[in-house]
Amino acid sequence: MFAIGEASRQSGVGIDTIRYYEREGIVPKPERASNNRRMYSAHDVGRLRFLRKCRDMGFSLADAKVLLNLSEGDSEDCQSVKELAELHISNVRMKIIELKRLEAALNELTANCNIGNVSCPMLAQIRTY
Amino acid sequence: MFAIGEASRQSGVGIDTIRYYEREGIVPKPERASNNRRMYSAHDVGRLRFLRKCRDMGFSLADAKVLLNLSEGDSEDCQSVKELAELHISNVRMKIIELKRLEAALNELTANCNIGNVSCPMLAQIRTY
DNA sequence: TTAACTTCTGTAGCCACTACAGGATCAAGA
DNA sequence: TCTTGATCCTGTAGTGGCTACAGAAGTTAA
Repeated sequence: MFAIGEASRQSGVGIDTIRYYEREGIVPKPERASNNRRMYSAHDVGRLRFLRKCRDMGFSLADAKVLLNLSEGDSEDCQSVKELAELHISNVRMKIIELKRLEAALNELTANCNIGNVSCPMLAQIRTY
Repeated sequence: MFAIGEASRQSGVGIDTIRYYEREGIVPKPERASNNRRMYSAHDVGRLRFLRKCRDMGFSLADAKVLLNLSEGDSEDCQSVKELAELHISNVRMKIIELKRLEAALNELTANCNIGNVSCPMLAQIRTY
């Protein structure tokens, strides 16, 4: 059993974030030692690591919770997992497209930018769009 | 002079957002009519439109404010504008790279996803990373 | 006159943390 | 034993950039 600091180190989830997950009901309340300190089992730490991986993948915390529950359930509903993941992938793809469009627009905007101008062509551009 | 609803329609900035910008000091407090309603000049509306364009470009509100001030200043400091814009562009590029990496990881993760499995390979993957 | 619309102020919620304050407890060294 | 520093506790507030109310007041059109 580990104290919260060790659980944080092993899972890569910040101490405050662990307590936040507990408050929000993302993870079950851990056991407490006699001095009221939280004590985490290896399984608890695994849960935290799972959540961190989901978050690193860009899943929302709500989705991460769903995936965690699916992962801990009796039968892993692969269909639900797939749907969740594919929706997420398509969101990521849309964001990439948006950002590329944005990058192009910004490139165009700064193309005429020359140092030393009194009147900035970029600002003029934004004003007159 | 326009009421806030008309200013919102003309600028594309939501009514609540206009009031929020006022509270935050992003735009100066507008005149008030005798009935205490905000009245916006064409210039005020132009400011809002400018801000909306900056936000559409993905600039933070703080940056948008800086750009607006540069735009309204006596001499437009093109150098500052350029720096701000290029920093922003590089941030956008970094985000694109990150998202592409994410997309690849998600693709790999769901590659083995077949409907009907009792044990989900994607969840197994997240657990054992 | 009635109804629908608009505006006002103030406050709270969203997401996912993050950062305190102020106190208690613990472990290790002098 | 004392001290120092690390760790932990609870509770609260802040971040960004809105967005969504509630409840009241005023305006406009039929």
